[in-house]
Amino acid sequence: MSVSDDRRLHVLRAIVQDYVRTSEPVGSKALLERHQLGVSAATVRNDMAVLEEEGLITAPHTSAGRVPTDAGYRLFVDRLSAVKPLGRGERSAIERFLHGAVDLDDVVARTTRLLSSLTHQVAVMQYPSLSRSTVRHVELVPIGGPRLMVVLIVNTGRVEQRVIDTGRELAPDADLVADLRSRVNSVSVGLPLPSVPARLNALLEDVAPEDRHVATAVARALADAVAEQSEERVVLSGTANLARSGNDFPTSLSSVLDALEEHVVLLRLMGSMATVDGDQVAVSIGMENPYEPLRTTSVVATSYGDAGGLGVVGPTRMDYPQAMAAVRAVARYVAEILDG
Amino acid sequence: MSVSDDRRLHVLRAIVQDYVRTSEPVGSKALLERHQLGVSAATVRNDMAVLEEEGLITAPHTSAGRVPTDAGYRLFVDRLSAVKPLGRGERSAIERFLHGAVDLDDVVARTTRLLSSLTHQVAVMQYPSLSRSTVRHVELVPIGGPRLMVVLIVNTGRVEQRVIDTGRELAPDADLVADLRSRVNSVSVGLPLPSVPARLNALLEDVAPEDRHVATAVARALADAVAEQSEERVVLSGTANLARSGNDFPTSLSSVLDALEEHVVLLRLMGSMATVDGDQVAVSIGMENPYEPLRTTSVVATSYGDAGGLGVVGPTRMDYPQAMAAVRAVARYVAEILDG
DNA sequence: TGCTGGCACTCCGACGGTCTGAGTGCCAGT
DNA sequence: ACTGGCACTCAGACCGTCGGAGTGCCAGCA
Repeated sequence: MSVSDDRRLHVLRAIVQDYVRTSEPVGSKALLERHQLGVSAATVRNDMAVLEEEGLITAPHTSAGRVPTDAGYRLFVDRLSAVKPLGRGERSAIERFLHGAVDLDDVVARTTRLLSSLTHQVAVMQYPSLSRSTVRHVELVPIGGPRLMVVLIVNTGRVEQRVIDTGRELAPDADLVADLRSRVNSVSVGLPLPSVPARLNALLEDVAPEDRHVATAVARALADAVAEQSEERVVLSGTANLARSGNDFPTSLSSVLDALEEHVVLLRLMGSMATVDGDQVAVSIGMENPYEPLRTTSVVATSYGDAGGLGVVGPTRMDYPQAMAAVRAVARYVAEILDG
Repeated sequence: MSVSDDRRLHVLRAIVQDYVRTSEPVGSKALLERHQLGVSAATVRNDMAVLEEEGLITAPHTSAGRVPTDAGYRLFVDRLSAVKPLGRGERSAIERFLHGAVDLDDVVARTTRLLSSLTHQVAVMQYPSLSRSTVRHVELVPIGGPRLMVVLIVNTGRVEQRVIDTGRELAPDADLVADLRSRVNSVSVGLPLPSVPARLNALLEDVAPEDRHVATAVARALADAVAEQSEERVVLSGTANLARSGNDFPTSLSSVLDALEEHVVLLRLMGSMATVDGDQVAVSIGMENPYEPLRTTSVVATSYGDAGGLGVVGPTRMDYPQAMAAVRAVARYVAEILDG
């Protein structure tokens, strides 16, 4: 019946909330004290039996309270919780903290710190990825003799440079350089990075044969800059929070730490979770995780400004509403800052 | 008497070695089995009593074996151990692994990984510090309108850039820019970074008053690049090893992890330990550490190529000879690679 | 039909006592 | 100066007991 179905969900929600708070299995009596369910302990017990049947909660042993399963958390996240809005204080703290950043590295460092201290979990952030960024400007600078410095400026603030040897003496004000510069910029500015190499190759067709050698070298340098820096990076903060989170990681603590050092894995994880569109915050709970060593953890992540992913990793016993709110708020601010 | 003094030191050495291996307190009998001391258990017991008197070892409780104290490890490191040379295999592994690096970030990342997996401790490495580096080249690039990009290339391979607004329209081939570029380079190339701002200020005197504004902006940008990036960085690897190292960190694990995230502290630590000259590997044991949360750990560190510090952090129960050998060898290779 | 109070049952974890073995300190003998 | 022997200590393992928390089920009630 719908009414009692409803109550059962209330019970599940109460169990999740209490268990997250106390980290102790929660029994029928304890529930009544903290929540106004309007029914007796016996009824709650019946409900719990059903919830257990359905695989949403489980009892560590005969005479202990219940603990949510991964499926229980999943239901809680999907249907029983609203994202907690952050307090004014928290918002202004985020703003203040992030606005102090002086450069991209600093933004990333501050963001992860902030997120880990807001959530008391491990914070993970992907560097703004080149592959989703666009070209802001390309600069070519003769730096003596046949050498040319190629500088690629990306809209996220990253700068890549290469020095190449063109095999031909170049005057600092050579027409060739000025010409190439304006052509390269006109075909690439505003475009996403991955499309750049193709555009440049197309451009080569139009270059006078005697200049083709120089142009090719430039194109290669830019393609190289794009490719090499697509090796993306990821930054962590707050690993100590894992150790602090009590008995949530009986023995697996070190394997979780190991997993977190596998940046390649984290990148893939961020990548897969950041595909969610818009403001969505993705949550992956326990066994849902594709990567085995993280099967004892939950991941709450989102993408920021189309440039990369960011989120937290923690025990499945996590305050999801709070974590989701923090992740979302921080992602918004970061996107804003990177745009500016 | 000198002979028995000698034997007592043998006993101490044996205790340290066994304890490091097994992480169990070592008793008089166990010692006899593993080491040829040529005396009876009773004699060893007497020696141990003296060692305990001297504060070099201690018994966790009445009827357990002995465990080295910080002072015991100190004596062991100073007088009882030789730095274990690495095996051929290890050396070639180091070489192979580090030579695959593609850029500075990669060198640092690979180095810390390598060191943590060689020693099974947490590896720490300071980025090659700007303050001991020299200027390789300075480039000034007009990028449209009054804006000028200032690029600083450092001999360790780092590149810093700033975009400044000069307040004056600049043609791409402006004489002023070319002139400034050559002047700035001539007074700064090859000099250590910290001396650069002063040189530039001196240079300003010689600039025509009408150009002074632009020159000042450039000088400020460079000074800024030097200063801001003297905010040094540090990279860690292998924190999972801490969790693995058994009961060496009863409760303090999370505070140690916290401490390791305080990069400022690590930098100071590296700084203070890297003052040792030449090939020396510095060891700081337990309570010797200046920073409180690291009083339960030992640090083995050295400097590489005058550019920064590098080392490992682990429990005081550490294989010092092995750690020292690994740190020294890795530091040498890194210095070599950064030079090339 | 769904809720409730009551009751018997289970089982974890704390407590206290016992025992054993490893390890010690000391002493008398060589 | 070293050794064998001996009495002593004590942490940790083992064990049975007990209390309490929590459950499942049932009969009764709205």
